[in-house]
Amino acid sequence: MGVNLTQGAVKDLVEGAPVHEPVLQLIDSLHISTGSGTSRYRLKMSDGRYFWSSFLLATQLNSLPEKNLLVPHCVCVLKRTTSNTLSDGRRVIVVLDMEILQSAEESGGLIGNPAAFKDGMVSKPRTSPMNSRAAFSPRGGASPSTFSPAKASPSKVSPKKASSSSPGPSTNLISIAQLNPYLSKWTIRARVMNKASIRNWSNSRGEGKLFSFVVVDESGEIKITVFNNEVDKFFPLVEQGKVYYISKATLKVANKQYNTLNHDYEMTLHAHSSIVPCADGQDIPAAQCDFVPIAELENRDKDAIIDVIGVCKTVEDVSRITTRTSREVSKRTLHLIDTTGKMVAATLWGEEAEKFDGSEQPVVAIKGARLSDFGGRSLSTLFSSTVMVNPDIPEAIRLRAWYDHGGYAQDSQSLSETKSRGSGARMNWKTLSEVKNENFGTRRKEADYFSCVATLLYIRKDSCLYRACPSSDCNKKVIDQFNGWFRCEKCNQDFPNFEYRLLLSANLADFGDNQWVTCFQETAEVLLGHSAETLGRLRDTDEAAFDAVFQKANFTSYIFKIRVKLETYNDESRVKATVMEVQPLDHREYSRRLLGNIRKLAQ
DNA sequence: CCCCCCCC
Repeated sequence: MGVNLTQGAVKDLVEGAPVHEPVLQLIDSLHISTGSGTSRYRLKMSDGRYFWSSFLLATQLNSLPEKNLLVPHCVCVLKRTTSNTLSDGRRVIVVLDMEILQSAEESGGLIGNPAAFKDGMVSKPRTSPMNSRAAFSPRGGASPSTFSPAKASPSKVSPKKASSSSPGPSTNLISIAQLNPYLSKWTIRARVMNKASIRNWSNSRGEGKLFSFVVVDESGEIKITVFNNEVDKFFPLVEQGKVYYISKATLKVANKQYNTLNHDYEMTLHAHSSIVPCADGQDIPAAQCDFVPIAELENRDKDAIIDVIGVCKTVEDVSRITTRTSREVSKRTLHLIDTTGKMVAATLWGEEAEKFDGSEQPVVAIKGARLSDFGGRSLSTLFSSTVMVNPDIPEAIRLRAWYDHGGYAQDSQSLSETKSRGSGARMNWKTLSEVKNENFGTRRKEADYFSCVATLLYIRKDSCLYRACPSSDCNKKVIDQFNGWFRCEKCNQDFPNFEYRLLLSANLADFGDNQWVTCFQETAEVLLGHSAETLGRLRDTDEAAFDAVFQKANFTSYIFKIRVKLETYNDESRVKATVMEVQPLDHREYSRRLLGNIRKLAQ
């Protein structure tokens, strides 16, 4: 097949070193589910290990017959991989490129016969993968897909653990990843995360009450729901963060529309289910997080469920809002920063919002936050999110140290455009026609300011440069004495020299209107791309080149901050627009703002 | 058997 493949290197992948050469892997099954905007897929490898991804490479998806299906027994090539370290020291494999070679039908005798790999397909076996830790970027760069191995290591539960506490051992102690509806007797030993409060429901099928929680072990996590009578029995027993033996519950296929956990099934407790506290559960991990650097959120898809950690630099007051279904709920927005120099807004809800104390800039980790594109990029917690304040994990300790040793002084740029903060904050965005229709500059004594995205159409060349007084901050036009001296009336002084200064009259346009504006020195130099000094000399020496500068400046778009003021000269009043600031146009940011405007109009 | 995930 023309490519050198490495076989048997998945162990190396999982143990940690990046692999830069293709690895041939037998995929036992490929499960793709696409729901609520995000796609996830799970690769079960021939050695029983799982890889997870919440991304799909479009080309691979297109090569498959349909979505939402199990594709059993594929052969794939993991082409380029790198790895990353999680908070607990585990390695995460990041697959940068992958190719599905054969589906089940095509693979014939290959499946289930790993020897076939060795003999036929592997042209150049190698056992040790790559070395160079230095060569890989921990940030993962532009990795199109991130696989988190769920480390499905089938029941690494030691016999000692199994017999250490009361009940479970009589039945088969298995890991969460192994749970499926076809097992008859099993017990898991797992930690309770994310215990929800009791809710009531009422619909056409009846009414009742329920609560749910998530349990985790080293292999993965699964959701457990408890209804009606069982609520009374189990709600007081199940405590957040504690470890239990759980057995005799019903497993059913997880509804991926509502369940973002990496498990195919979810659990329901019934009258005979057993939950027994486990006294020595220290070895059972808390939920695993795969933190996304804040700057990286910019590149993630809307609605992605992500884990994030940052220092809560500022916190907004809690407020009450009314939902579409006229329910009242509290909300509070935090602004998180990390070492990437970016900030993101994260909104907490309900009691969590009310109780949150951000007064001492705590480190906040959120597992399972949803990324929204509101105001650019922002985060919101879901019922399934876990918010941890100053968690006892290495990332939090690192962030604390970073923040306390100077990070606090860093000017973090927010991915979330909010009304109340930052430079993006007091942007008074207008279109040029709005400025006219709203009579900017004439409404009150003071000047009006607005920002717009506009294109430079034309700059008047005549009288764009003048000879100015060389004394600092004067800028007054000097009078040529024609004796080698230049007189400044304002300073009442003659100078042997002068400084060129720019005073442009330019025409700006957006899609609906145009506007003549004045640009002084600094903004004019930005638009023309040359200093006044250079342009002054050019005008006197090379008129063609001088003209070319003006030609080149045309038809470029910028963000202009403009002051509009009514000015009176000789009894004649007219509105004058002056450019105060010129900024390059960030098309991505601009598009987001336009999308935001469309959304607002749709509401 | 639920399935709410909110607001600007």
